[in-house]
Amino acid sequence: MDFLKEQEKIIQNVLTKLGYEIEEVTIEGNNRKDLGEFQYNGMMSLAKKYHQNPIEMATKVAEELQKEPSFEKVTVAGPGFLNITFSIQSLIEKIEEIRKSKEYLSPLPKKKIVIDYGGPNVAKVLHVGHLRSANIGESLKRLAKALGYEVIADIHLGDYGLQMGMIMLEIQTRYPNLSCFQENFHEEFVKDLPITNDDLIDLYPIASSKAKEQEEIMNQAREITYKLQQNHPGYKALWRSIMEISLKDMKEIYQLLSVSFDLWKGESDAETFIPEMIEDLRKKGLVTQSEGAEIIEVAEKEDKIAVPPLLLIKSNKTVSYETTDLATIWDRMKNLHPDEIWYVTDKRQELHFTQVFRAAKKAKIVNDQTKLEFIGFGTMNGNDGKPFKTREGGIMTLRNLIALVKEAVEKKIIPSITGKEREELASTIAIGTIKFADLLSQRSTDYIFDIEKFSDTSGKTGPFILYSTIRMRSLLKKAKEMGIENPKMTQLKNNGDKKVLIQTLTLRKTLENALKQKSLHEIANFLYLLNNTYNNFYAENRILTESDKNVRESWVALTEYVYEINQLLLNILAIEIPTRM
RNA sequence: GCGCCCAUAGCUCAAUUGGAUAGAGCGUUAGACUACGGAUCUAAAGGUUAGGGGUUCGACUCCCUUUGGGCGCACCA
Repeated sequence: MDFLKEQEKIIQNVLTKLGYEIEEVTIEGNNRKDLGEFQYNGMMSLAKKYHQNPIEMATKVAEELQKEPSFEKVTVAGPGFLNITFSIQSLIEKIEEIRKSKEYLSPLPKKKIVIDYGGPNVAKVLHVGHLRSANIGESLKRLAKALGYEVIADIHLGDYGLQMGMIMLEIQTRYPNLSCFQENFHEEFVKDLPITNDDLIDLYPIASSKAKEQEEIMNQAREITYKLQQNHPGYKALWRSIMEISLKDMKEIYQLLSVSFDLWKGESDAETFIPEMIEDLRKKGLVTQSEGAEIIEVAEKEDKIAVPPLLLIKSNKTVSYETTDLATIWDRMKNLHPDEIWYVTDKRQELHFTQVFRAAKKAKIVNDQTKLEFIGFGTMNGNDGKPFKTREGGIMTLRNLIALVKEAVEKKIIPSITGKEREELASTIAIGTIKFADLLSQRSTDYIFDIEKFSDTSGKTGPFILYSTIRMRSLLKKAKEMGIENPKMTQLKNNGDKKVLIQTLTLRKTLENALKQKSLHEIANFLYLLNNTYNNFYAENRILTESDKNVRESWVALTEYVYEINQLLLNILAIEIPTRM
């Protein structure tokens, strides 16, 4: 069991003994490190409840706690704050117990979660806008798994809407003689398609702007979209071929980012369920006609604004992502039976998901216990505070960004590493740099991606964490060479070393809260704090040449513990540790 | 027009969800070293939390208001 939880239990028992009932006791890291390592703030509200003097109550509690061996010092301050310092020996014992069992994280009650993230559009190149969904989604997946949930990751490709029609029209305009545009075409794929992934970079922007400028082109694109959704052989084959090209590239990049999915489903996979779902919705009397389209009203009385209806079938008989998203829920509930579905997307999509969630509840596609959660994130901007562009003003693709950061970090790798190894290390470090930076700022805020800053060798950056980790590993290796194997922690000097232990105590709490709030920046920040505290200890003490044998071994054990926590957390953030740097 | 979000140190961001003296990183200044990987560590300066009012033991956090930004409002996704 978690050390802090045990101590909270002890406090709770003391409170019960003194006649106070309280549901939950939460110890927090102290804001006033000069007064104690941790603090408990519950006495003020408890005093209010029992109409007693909080300071007197707190004093009684402090006296009781003082008798407990794990509490070295408990004092009362201000209006009734309890300041707590733990005994170093009980800490050591507890941490040895944890280290021995390797159970850093006991599991939470089981739950089945589907996470919908990534969400790239087929036929559009992956750009920086897709980065956050991938990073946040992947980390949430790993975090949830680490805490014992069953998780299914679904990429949910954007592969079915009007965008596909636009691109196909553009291809048709450029290459009207392709086999798929001829009569009697019935192949699975378009073998003579002269398009590469690089062509896709500007194909969509061109097609899109043409369609926006000319109504006629837009109508043609809609017509093609309709035909595609009706499984027209030629367009369907073209669609398959575009998918093939696009997916190949996507898979490469996601692999580079250590992002993986259990399901590579897309909007088009919801197609199967659309007819039966619409029939069901009609039966339930939820579908109404409006301006030539068919809609579901989702407005509620308490709404401050008029929530627009969900557009089920457009007036041109095609369906949009509102329908496919709804049908995707239909699919997931029927085939995966999750307790919760999480959507990791740009926060600007919130209204859309409000509509979809409401429709799903209203139509009983999900039951009341099923939780649909929107996890929105802010935009990643360039130095000017505007959406990230290349120097020339073009779209910043993910490959482009990785290359830029790679260039910045490569310079700092030690000169003796050369050739292919140097190249690969630069890539690993660059991706770690990007990911750490991306996860460090709070999810919902827009943030500025400053390459110089994030790839800096010092500060709250990926390279800093990675360097610290590698240095620990190097030290552990040397210790082993000196004959210190399976080190035991028995005795500390309270010279920076205890601070490291104290820092590790909030691990469990940090992770649980990060999962609850979907706030990965807490984990990134925890990593920084832990490594900074450790580096401070490292700088103050000479671990391997320490004369006291017990202390020396304990310090190696401490290093091993921090190193293992680093591994655990970097893995949750899906950041790979390079072998050298 | 309606609604949502944001405004915190020179810059970039936090603040345990209402707790004590609002914290970090960068930058600036001053320091530590035969150094187990120095891509390190320490310290200092830097704030009327956009302005005003309210709620209470206690407010960056909740309520009202003013100003200045961002975003969203069915046939793009």
